[in-house]
Amino acid sequence: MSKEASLKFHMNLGMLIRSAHNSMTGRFVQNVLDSGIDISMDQWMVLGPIWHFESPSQKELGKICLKDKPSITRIIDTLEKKSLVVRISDQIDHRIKRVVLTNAGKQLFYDVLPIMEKTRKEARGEIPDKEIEIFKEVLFKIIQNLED
Amino acid sequence: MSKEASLKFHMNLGMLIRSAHNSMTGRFVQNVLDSGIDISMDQWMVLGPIWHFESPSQKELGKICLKDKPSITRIIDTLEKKSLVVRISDQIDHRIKRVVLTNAGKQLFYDVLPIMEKTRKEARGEIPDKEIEIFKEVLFKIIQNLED
DNA sequence: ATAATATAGTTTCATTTGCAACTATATTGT
DNA sequence: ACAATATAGTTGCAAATGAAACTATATTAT
Repeated sequence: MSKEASLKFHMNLGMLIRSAHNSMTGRFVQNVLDSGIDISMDQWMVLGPIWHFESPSQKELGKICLKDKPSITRIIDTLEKKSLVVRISDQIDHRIKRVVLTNAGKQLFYDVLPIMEKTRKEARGEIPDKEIEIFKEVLFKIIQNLED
Repeated sequence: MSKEASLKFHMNLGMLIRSAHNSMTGRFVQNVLDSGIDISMDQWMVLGPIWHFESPSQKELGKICLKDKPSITRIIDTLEKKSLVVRISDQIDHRIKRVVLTNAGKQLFYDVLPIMEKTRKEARGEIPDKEIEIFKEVLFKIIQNLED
């Protein structure tokens, strides 16, 4: 293997993706911090889907947020302590707990949305829509290719 | 904000990138495991650059691998215990420790390379070169846009 | 030359994460 | 109906992570 090939190896897709993801997460956390809102990346990653899916079960949340069961349990614990969500036992299947936003939770969601949008704009900069489209498609394809 | 807009929010760049990265890392770890080689993702992320840069300092490794000083210290500790690398004090600046591969380390590097390549192929599948090119460019741009 | 500051790496400690065991409820097969 | 199995969520524990303090060496300013 040549040195050049090796260089490509270091700057491979994995590293690039990791780096971009790091940057985006970091900027979002920074922007949230600057605006004085008290919520972590993980909490936000869970709060958003709760808003969208109205009253998802914790299992569903796990799938959506790419997190395992214990992680979801702990994040919901935290959000519940902050009075942003409440757990409600499913009426039919008592094993299932559905999570819903409180009014405070909804308010926080709406407060964070513009910060989300600001971060998105900062990340995208002047990248043409067409390129972003292809970019997303490639991400989808990679995810599909690696599904077992 | 409409429900549709919210859906886009969930499937935003951050989530997609995270998901793709998870998949790629997971597949690599699986492939390495299947081949019976005993090395973790983190260890590999450090071992590769040591090979490429011949005898990088730990600080340099940190920058290359996107890891902080303590992480590098610990990973090098592990690699040294496995006799894959050795630390050598810089002759001029005694604060600096350079890391070099042992023969066993080089051997392991060459053993993992094809697994790396296999994983890369699996991830790329039939995605056209042109799209991959744009994909990488977008990643670079995002990273640049978010540099402070 | 000496004191003050800066840098590379290590260690420590508190927090987070990830896996496996556990509890409670539901479903399936006999 | 009952035992066996499966599922949702929680808990506990070991390992990984991250921030700050610490050590050793080097550089800069007086």
